[in-house]
Amino acid sequence: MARIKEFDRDKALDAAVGVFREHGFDGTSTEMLVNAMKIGRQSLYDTFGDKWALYRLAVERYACAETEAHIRELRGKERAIDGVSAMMDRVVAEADRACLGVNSICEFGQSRPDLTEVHLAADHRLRHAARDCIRQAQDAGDLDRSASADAVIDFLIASIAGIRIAARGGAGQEALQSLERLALRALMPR
Amino acid sequence: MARIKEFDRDKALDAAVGVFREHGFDGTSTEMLVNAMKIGRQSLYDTFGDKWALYRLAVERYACAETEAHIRELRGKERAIDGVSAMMDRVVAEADRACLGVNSICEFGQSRPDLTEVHLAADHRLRHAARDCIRQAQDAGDLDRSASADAVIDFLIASIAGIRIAARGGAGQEALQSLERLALRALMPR
DNA sequence: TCAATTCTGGAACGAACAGTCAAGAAAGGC
DNA sequence: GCCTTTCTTGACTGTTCGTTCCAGAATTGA
Repeated sequence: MARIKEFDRDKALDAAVGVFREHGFDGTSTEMLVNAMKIGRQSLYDTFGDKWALYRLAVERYACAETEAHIRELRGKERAIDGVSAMMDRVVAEADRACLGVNSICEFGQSRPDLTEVHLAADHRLRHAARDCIRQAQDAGDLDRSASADAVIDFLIASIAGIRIAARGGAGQEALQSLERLALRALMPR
Repeated sequence: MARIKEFDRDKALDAAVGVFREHGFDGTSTEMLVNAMKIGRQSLYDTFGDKWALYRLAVERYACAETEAHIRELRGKERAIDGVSAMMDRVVAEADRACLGVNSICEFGQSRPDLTEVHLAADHRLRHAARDCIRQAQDAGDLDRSASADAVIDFLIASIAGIRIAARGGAGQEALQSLERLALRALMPR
């Protein structure tokens, strides 16, 4: 048995995320993985189990990082509504790289319970953190009150997915910014 | 050479669409295809070329059918704005089945020009048909005028993608209806 | 320095894959 | 009847896949 060190493990996992987000699970071969991760084939299997376990880990790692980035933006501003805008701004700015979360849901839907679990956990964490922010913005009169905080979060998440798909389909930055503007417009008070 | 008849060809193509939309290109084997299409392996290759050509044809057929369904709903109502709602209603109602367009863009992005071509053609047709409808609704005062017709269409398409991803991720009908309501809210005049 | 551990590269495995071949069944025209 | 064409069937090819095995290089710890 051979296991690579914690530090290299995380770096290798990041490399795996990079391959999977671009090519999906079925579109990625173990050879692409060992090349990108710069470790031997044997180390890959000893450290991560098999390809599916590595994929699940990669999705989990990506989801954690992405969720934390969302939350950081949400909480980074004085006014809560500015946090919402900042979160969407970041999504638009980084939309040129494929989203592993969207890809993973597209590729497998609900067919792999262990994968669904990962998605649900990330969704739960983001939802929990965003709820406060949304309510705060609603109380400040910056966000419409006719929709519940959860409905607002669902809409933001769906809008993020829509923006990322548009980007993957070839839309430019201006088009994505327009999508963001319209999405936020849905949440403005009348 | 053996080529199956036109009628059976279309039925077989529909079956292929059903498999591809659920499992993607890489997740679909030729055996799954011949089983679903109920034709011999040889007939498949003689009639459609290879797996990729069949996939491209399936995406094209799906895109055509979906675009026409959108346009039918758009034009089916007295008031243009009701057409927009009807289009979104249909998307929500049928969101339990995966969308081959979204899947295809997710899986391949812009990496296959011949596939991108198919998407662009469908986008162009829908955009052309929807523009009139949007402008009509704007003139009737049922749709906000601050966004251009093209921006509105882009937003509707992105919202449709967002709704479909949400559904693929497990969202129920009420959640999808809520997404639709909020998306349409973005386009309402203030 | 020596020995144990950790990692690499290459070879090899069976399985599954896309695609081909060839033989025969079914159908159609004469 | 018979011959030609159209389709089905199942076996087959070469390739690629995920995974394992193994020998040796590199690294580590004492």
